Amino acid sequence: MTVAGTSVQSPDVCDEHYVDEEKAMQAARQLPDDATLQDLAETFKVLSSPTRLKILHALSGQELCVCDLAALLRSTESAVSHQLRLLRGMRLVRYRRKGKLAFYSLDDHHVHQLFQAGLEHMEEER
Amino acid sequence: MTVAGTSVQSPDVCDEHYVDEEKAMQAARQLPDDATLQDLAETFKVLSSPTRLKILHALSGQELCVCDLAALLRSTESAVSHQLRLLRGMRLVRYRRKGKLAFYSLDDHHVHQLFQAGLEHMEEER
DNA sequence: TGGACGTATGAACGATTGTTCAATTGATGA
DNA sequence: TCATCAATTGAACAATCGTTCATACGTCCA
Repeated sequence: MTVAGTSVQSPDVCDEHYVDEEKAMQAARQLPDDATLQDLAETFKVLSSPTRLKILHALSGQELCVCDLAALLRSTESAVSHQLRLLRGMRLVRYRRKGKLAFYSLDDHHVHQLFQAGLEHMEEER
Repeated sequence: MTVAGTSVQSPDVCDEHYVDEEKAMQAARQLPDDATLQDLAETFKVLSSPTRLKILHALSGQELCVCDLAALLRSTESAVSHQLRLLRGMRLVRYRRKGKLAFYSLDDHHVHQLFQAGLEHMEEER
């Protein structure tokens, strides 16, 4: 739906009235603001790729270099590095340099919590 | 691990050896199987869209029809219905029909838990 | 130094996503 | 029955994603 403010006379009832306006308004009030939802969505988006989940899981409890991560995931160092860049950008992982190597580790214990929460959800769904 | 040979042309080290094989192997053993990771990733993927987050949040604590959800999100009923289809497919929401209306509600209390866990993570990151 | 190696990055490609539009379904009531 | 409306669905499109390839950067060692 375009909210272009045109003079479109929409016969669509839902644009004008609510079936249950009271409940709808209550839900609208409690809704977090767009920026928060956007950030939250991006956080979940990082967790929405098996590749990145593998990376995060591999890093839970120990630090690993790009080289070993790539071998572990049977992927290329380039692909892993790209994914790590995303994870770094969201501060979900951090890294320290040791010579040529870059050792990555989880930057946040909440990542592990989210991982576990997701697994629990899946198990109960079965 | 280290190739100390004189004339040995070592190809890409990461394809053959690990920098720290012990840690890497440990991480590999603990890694959930691919099917589980795929499902988990899909679970998070549903949460990786502001639109779907709004839907899920609006449905947390009350049921709403497609019509009101569309008005609430300033979207179309079609777009919302498409998203609800995804959510339904993953059993994250359920619905009951009442005449022409379809009232949706959360199918799982874990959804709310994941939502909250994500928010907590964000807050601590700031 | 130069060359090899681990890592990072940009471009580009196919694959996937989320929306819009059009058409359809199914239920309601005049 | 017929018109109407909420909801669903399929097609199509732009936008985004994840990989590969090529290249560049920085460190170490011969």
